[in-house]
Amino acid sequence: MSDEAEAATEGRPERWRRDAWDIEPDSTTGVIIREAFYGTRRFDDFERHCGISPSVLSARLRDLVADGILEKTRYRAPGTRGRDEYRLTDKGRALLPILIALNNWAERWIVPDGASTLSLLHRDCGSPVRTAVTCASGHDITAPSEVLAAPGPGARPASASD
Amino acid sequence: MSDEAEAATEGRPERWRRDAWDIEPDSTTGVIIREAFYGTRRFDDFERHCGISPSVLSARLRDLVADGILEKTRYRAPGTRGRDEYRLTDKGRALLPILIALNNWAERWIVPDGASTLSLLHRDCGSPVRTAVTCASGHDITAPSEVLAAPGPGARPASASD
DNA sequence: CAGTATCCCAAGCGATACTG
DNA sequence: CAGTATCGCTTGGGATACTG
Repeated sequence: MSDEAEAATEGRPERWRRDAWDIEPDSTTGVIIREAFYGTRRFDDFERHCGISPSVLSARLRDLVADGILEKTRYRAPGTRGRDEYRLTDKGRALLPILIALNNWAERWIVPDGASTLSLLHRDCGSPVRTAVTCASGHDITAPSEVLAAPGPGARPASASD
Repeated sequence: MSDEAEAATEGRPERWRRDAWDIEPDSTTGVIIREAFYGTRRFDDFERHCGISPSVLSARLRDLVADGILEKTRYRAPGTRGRDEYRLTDKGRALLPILIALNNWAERWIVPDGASTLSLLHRDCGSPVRTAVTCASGHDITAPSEVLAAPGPGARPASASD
């Protein structure tokens, strides 16, 4: 039996794996990611736009680079000093559906008046962007009740008493 | 000029509004929400399954109820003592697309081996569930580059120098 | 401009003990 | 069973000063 399973059946686990929620391990990472989607790339701009202390920002950016969400590159325009830039990687850009889902939710349940902090538009047609839920077989899913949620193989196994 | 705009042009704001990211203000709320989607409803089960201290769990559940994500109801099976239950509200269930998007992302970029902690299946056909991005005009969006992200009206206004 | 280092404070958390 | 109260630890974060 794996350690994981053992931990599940005995005392407290260290903490069940949190997975994707971990992209937001603190209260600043999300702000930085969103800002990156706006197109912000420079340390200074992140600092001003996000209102995050340089020390904290430095640490968060380092973490995000370590996690492969952002990429630090040296950009040098001709005749100017080089500049460091933080740009979203493919992995980082892949977070967009999450951002969209978050935004859709907030627009519906938090600020239904359209005063969302994030505007997401289809570049080609200008329409707002949203997420739709489907299954791999192609069916559209409209209600949460159509989805069966269960702990996956990476989570604590369901105990026999569940 | 609004306070918000003023804060944007002057010194540091208290903190730019964080919106939907705020559903995960700490490291435990997400775990609880996910657990609720598994079908967990009782305090005791949340405590054991999530590995969260009762004091913290109590506070988080209270917050989630206050936010309208969970609903506390007294459930009484015939012949038994009444039980408190925490159940997802419509607002809470509406978080599902976010969970799916998070899970999709994690499966692709974190645990591509299928050992995800969360299994989400279409109840009718058993296929895994995923999110798709579309625009309000009905176009499918396949690449992040097709989406234009900008601060919305609820965010700090873009400064003139942006 | 792009950070790093230090200091101090506030919040989050687990452990534990206790109550209805 | 379903919590609440208290404690002390640890982490995160803003302010500030400093470096390449």
